[in-house]
Amino acid sequence: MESEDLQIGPEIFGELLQGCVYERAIHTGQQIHARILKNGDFFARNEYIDTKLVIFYAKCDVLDVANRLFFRLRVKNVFSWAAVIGLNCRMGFNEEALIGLVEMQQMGVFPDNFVLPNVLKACGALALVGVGRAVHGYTLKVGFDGCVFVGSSLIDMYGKCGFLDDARKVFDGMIERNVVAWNSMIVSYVQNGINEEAIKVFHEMRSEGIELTRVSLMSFLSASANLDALEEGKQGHAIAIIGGLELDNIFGSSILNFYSKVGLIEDAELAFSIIVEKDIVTWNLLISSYVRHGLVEKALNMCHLMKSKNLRFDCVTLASILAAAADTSNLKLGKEGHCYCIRNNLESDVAVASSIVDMYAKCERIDDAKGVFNSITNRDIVTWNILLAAYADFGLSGEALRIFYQMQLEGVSPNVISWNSVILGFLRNGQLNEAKDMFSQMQSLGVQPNVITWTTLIAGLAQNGHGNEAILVFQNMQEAGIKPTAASITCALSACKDMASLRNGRAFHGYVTRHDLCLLTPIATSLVDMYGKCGNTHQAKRVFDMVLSKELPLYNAMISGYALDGQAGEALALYKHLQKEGIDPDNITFTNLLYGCNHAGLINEGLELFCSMISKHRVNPSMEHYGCVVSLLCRCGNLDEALRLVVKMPYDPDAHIIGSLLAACRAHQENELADYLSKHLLQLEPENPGNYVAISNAYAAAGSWNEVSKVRDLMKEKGLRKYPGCSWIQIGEEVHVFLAGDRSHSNTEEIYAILASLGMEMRFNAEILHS
DNA sequence: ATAGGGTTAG
Repeated sequence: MESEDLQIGPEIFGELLQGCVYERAIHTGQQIHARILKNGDFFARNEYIDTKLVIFYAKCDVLDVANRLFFRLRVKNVFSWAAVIGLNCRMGFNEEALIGLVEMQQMGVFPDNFVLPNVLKACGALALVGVGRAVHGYTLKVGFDGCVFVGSSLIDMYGKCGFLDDARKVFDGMIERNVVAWNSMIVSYVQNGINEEAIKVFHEMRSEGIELTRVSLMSFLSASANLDALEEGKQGHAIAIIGGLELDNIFGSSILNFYSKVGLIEDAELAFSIIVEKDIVTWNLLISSYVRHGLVEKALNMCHLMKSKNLRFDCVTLASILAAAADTSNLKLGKEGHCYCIRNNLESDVAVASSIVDMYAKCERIDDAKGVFNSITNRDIVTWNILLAAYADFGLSGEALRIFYQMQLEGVSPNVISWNSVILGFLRNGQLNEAKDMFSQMQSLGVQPNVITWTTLIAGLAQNGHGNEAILVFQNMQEAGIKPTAASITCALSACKDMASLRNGRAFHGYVTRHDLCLLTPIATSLVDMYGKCGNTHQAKRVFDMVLSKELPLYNAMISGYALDGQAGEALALYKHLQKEGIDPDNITFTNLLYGCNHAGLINEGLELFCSMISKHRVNPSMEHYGCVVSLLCRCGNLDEALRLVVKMPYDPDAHIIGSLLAACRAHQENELADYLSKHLLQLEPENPGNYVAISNAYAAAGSWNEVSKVRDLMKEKGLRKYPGCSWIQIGEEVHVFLAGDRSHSNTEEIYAILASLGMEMRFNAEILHS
């Protein structure tokens, strides 16, 4: 363009602009635009050039100029309409894109196969399947259905709207399919959680010899990650390497995401390290992965590293940090995160604000949580559910219910998670009927209980002493076609354990074996626990031996089983073995061991254990630990030492300890002290039947059966007939009650002896064997 | 036309 005299026709300028469109050369295009204006009306009012200018500015994403030029166009053809609709679509102005479609038709311009993909994209984004269907009908009528671009867009639109069958029908009906069509089908499945089908289509695509793109692999990796499909995903990674696909930050992140979701943290770290151009998403992925796997330290180190590289945290980073604070109940960290959000205006994001509420709730600052919640203006269902869950978790069922109604008044209808929390709140507060009522209400309102609803109910019933009902609910869940999780089975086994119901426990063991779930550590631990509490240490040991990598809870369960069964020697042997394996015992281990020693009368071992627990293992003794030792001392006749320990310990003695002392006093004819202790016990908890049992125990230990009867009459008078946590025996017409599972008392052998002398068997009341 | 990250319930 050296000379203005040179005769250049409008077509040349058009061609030049087209070149700028291809290159997205905004500055060159603007210079050409200037030259056109300079050349006067002959050029500037040329329809062809005007249209090209609109297309140019539209393709370069200059919205205002493109719109202004388009508005001024005298003749709007299909090309300029396509450009403007496409631009609106790219900018996310989906409504405008659809309005454009309607206007162009009103002006007599009909959409072609360049406009339709954009229109369909807008339908998908707005989930307007009705409009999408109409467009689909139009494509069939006009005969665009052979176009791969239109076909792919239809698949995508149906996929985004959740109509997978329609998407599949379009896919199957396509005469010609390119990579994008295949990819759209796979992506649709992944986005709708139908990961298995996505993987199937991916394999089909490969066997048809279609050359994969990064998009194919990214969606495949996503499906593999969602399914925890380790081998599939690794294979995808290998295909990417062999195919030499460029590993940009987006593709790299999807590999990183896969490894982190399947729990291969080291591989995720490796993927992170080889991504050259790390962006905020890359960092966030690794950080959230650390948080998900409880590696809070590593997550925070990453944040510091980000800071040192002058990268700013965004909403997602903060959500991870706040989740880390919530998980570890780290209020200091949580407050730091909260402050960062305020300083950087991140609390306007719902997800971040919700994380702040959750963080305060998990740090037991429910009032702060409520305060932040109140300040959130754009609450969504998740925000409401977080607050609801917080109240439910604390057993504040009334508050939870208030929130549940309030959210509905504000137009947010509760989902399964909301209902689950309300039910949990009631169960935590012991309101079983209210919980069950909610459970049926949700169903009549059309909200289907999921596996968590069922498990919550099972756990709640079991924990409130309704084991049989818990087991019935487990059966109902199966009848409803809900597959139990490890947690559901653990809860059911715990119900069997609490009822000492070997019959039910065995049935669940069968279930677990049939479904190949024996090797899951939490389930194996529950089985050992159940067999142990049911007195079948033989079976417990068989399950225990089957577990390959044994962890502390499993040892604790087995030790507890031996201890309860009076096999203190076995329990102590296991304790030695555990230490040889390099596992540190915890306070539960010692509770069980001390109880075992107490139960078996191993006085020296018990006292030695207590000393080594404090001095060597630095375990702060609990009331239960003291209880066992007091009982041991009482048993070996050292009442004075027992009393000294009780005075010295940093707790107010509980009913168990007083019971031990009481029995020892009666046995030593220290009746004055015994009477004092009895009185004290009843003052402590006048309505607790366990205390009457302890008093009666003490008389029984001293052989004063008349007094035992008197205490029983007193109980009857007070209406205290149910006494959880104790066992009874029947001798002729007399029923004598004893504490069972009482760690400070072990009169089982004495009872056996009495019964044997009477030629009778012992009968345990299964329901109350264990408290 | 297709692609990557964060918040809720056991």
